[in-house]
Amino acid sequence: MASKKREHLIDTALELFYQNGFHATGIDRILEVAGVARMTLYNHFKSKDELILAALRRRDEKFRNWFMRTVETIGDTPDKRLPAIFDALAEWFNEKQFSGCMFINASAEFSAPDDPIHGVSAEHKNLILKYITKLAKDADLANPEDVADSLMLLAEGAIVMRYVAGDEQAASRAKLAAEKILLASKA
Amino acid sequence: MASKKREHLIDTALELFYQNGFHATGIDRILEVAGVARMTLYNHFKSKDELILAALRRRDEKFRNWFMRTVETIGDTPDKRLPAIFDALAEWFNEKQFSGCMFINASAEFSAPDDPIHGVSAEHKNLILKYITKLAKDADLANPEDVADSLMLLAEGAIVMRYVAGDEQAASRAKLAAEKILLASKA
DNA sequence: GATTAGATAGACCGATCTGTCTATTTAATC
DNA sequence: GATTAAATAGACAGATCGGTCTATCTAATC
Repeated sequence: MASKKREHLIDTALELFYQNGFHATGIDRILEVAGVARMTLYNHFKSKDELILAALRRRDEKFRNWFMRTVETIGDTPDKRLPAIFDALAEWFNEKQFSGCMFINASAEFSAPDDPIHGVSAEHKNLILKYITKLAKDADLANPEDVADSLMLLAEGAIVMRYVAGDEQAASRAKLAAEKILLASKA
Repeated sequence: MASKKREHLIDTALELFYQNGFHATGIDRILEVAGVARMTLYNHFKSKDELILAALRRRDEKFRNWFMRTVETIGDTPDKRLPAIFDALAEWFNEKQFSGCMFINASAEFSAPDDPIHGVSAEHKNLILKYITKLAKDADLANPEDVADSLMLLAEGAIVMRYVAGDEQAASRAKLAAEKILLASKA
């Protein structure tokens, strides 16, 4: 079934949470922007936390789809895909609505490691790492896991430097570092 | 003068904001923990935002002092200091109260780039980068700025992977990657 | 001992928060 | 046209939010 109202609430919440934060975004604001009645929200979600979880799960799904598609479009052969990660990041960073990584932001607001919201964020990072590891294996590198770990760190570091410090060259700097790692891994 | 009450309020706020977040920490809670009257806070700070700024400035000062001291203790010669960055991170990550980077967390909650709180966070990251660049120059590397950029990205990535994904090996993984970068930079 | 500055407790404000409830309306199915 | 389920507006609750104000008290200085 997947009620249209429910879908629309998730999309609206996703947008507002991403742009303005979780605690800073009230239920009333979400209802106002979505144009939906209060009880419609509480019929579909038990609480605000449940709505946050739904929004994060949608974000994970949408972001990883976009990311994998973009990496594999820019990198048309297996050995071009690891560097293409950073071209994809550069695209993301240039989006007008870029507000950092929603999962880093979520972990910042829900700090308890056993909070389900923190858990979904951890899972997202692990799925991204898994994808990068797969790319590294497809590229026939000697030590794919280590290279993937390194590139993951560079990618996350780039997100932070772009968002927190406002460094517009963060993605290309990370790409340079990644190329050094890759070169060392082939030798 | 630097009133004792004022100092104590900043320290208490720093602790609570770091552990529980900024929006999630109310004025009442800070007053309760600090054991200070409401008007004492508002005599020293115009608003909650001003208190947040004071707490972040103190955190920047304390953290960078600790970081530089630790790096230079572990790395007793100039060429050992860049790798020592990641040993210092490992120490930090193992602290019982570790809750990620307070400035990344602050940027997550105050997303507008022109928000003073976001500005203080950007400044903190730039000061850390500046320090790493100084270390790279002292180590007589061919391209100290590039190496510093790379190591900064690895360090920030490690913070994210440790805090968001719970990876307890994040610091040592970052150190491995950094050593590859450093090796490539000496050849 | 009088003066002064800083800190106190606590009432109070208006706004906002998440979540509940009711009574009504809409719209699709039979 | 009757039935049924979903969505509506809006009142309401109880708590908490940041911030102001007052009246009292403490402690140091002169």
